[in-house]
Amino acid sequence: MSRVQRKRDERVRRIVAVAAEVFGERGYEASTLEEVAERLDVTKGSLYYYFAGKDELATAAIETLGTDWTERLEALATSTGDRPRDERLRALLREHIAIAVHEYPAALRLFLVPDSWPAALRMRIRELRRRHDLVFRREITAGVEAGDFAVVSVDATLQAMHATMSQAPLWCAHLAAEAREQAIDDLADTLVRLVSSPR
Amino acid sequence: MSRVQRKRDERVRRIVAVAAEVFGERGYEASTLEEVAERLDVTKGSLYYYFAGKDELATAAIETLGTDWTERLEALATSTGDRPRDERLRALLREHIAIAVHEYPAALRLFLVPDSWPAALRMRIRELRRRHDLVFRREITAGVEAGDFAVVSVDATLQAMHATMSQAPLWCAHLAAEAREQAIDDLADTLVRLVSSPR
DNA sequence: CCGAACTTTGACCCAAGAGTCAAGAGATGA
DNA sequence: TCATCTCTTGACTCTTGGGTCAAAGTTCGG
Repeated sequence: MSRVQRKRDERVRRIVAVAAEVFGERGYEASTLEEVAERLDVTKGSLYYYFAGKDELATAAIETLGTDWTERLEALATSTGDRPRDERLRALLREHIAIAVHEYPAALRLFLVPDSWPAALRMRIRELRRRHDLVFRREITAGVEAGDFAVVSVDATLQAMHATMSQAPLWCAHLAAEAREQAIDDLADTLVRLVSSPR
Repeated sequence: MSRVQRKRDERVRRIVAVAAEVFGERGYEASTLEEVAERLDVTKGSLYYYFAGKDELATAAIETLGTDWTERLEALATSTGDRPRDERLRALLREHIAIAVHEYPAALRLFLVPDSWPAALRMRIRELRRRHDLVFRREITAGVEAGDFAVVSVDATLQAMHATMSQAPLWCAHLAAEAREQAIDDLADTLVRLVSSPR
């Protein structure tokens, strides 16, 4: 790959990262290309050299963010060693929430639907979410089949976990640093109880 | 109150209801007064006779919706009779989710922060949420003190419940009618496990 | 150092949507 | 029926923000 090509890629990556930030903070409608450009110390027109328009930029932002995010979770799942199922699930939940809170503080807002994303984007978001859920779904069903876990319904359990995780960054944003770490632990511990057999 | 006065109030109520619908469906930014007016079979200008502007209308919508919603939950809490604590909590959760899904399908979107509501509104939203949480907080702490419930952290538990409930309408929207009822039950059953002592 | 390819700029266009208002249409009540 | 008060209209302005583009600036290989 030529030097020029590489530079371009780097540029694109940077733009997408900043765009993801803005879209994450403001939602689709309230984000302006002007602001994205400003944060990059560039003018709006320049963005159009790389992207056809707002939609395309938003798509790229979601695509990248969502993929990074999901791949990271999948990697986590394979790298987390063998241990009692509940401990394993807890570790996964904890790490996952921690990553969300620390590294993608605004990212998950992209995955809350209420904002009116363009229709094409919404489908892509749903797809990413499915892949994302799959990691936890596997853990849960395996645990249930082995008799280590008991759930009312796998779907409802996933739904509850997903909802909680996706709103965690919002909640934790208010808290001071130490309280935040505590909150992450608490959330993970709390969510594990969803799969443990009741007394 | 004069006949005229009453008519005006009725008019205002109607406007606010429709506005809440639109804001709920589209979010703040993507909603237009034009659309609100259209659904009312009126022109935009007419709205300005009753409200100073978009912000004020949105505030009124959130205020009304949030208050109705919260009062309804509070009423539910006092009307739900004495029974074992977990059954009581389950009933509350179930009813609450059911109301959300059936009667305010879009309403809770108003209470998800990601959309950029005007700053003044956000505070009001937070306040309503606090009042809203209080109902469940009371149930939980009472249960914990009595030794019937065990939680990792009351705050984390509330957070998980709130997140799940607030996203329930979105989830249930995809489902067919019977599946929806089942989903509501499952969610309630699932959430109750958050407070039951683990094995 | 030159020319070609790549990149950025800023002025510009345009549509959408918030907000205004004078004029008129309805109600109301004496 | 007239006078007044209430309400609605639709045409208007103004701002914002997406999108375009020719011209200027930058980079790079030869």
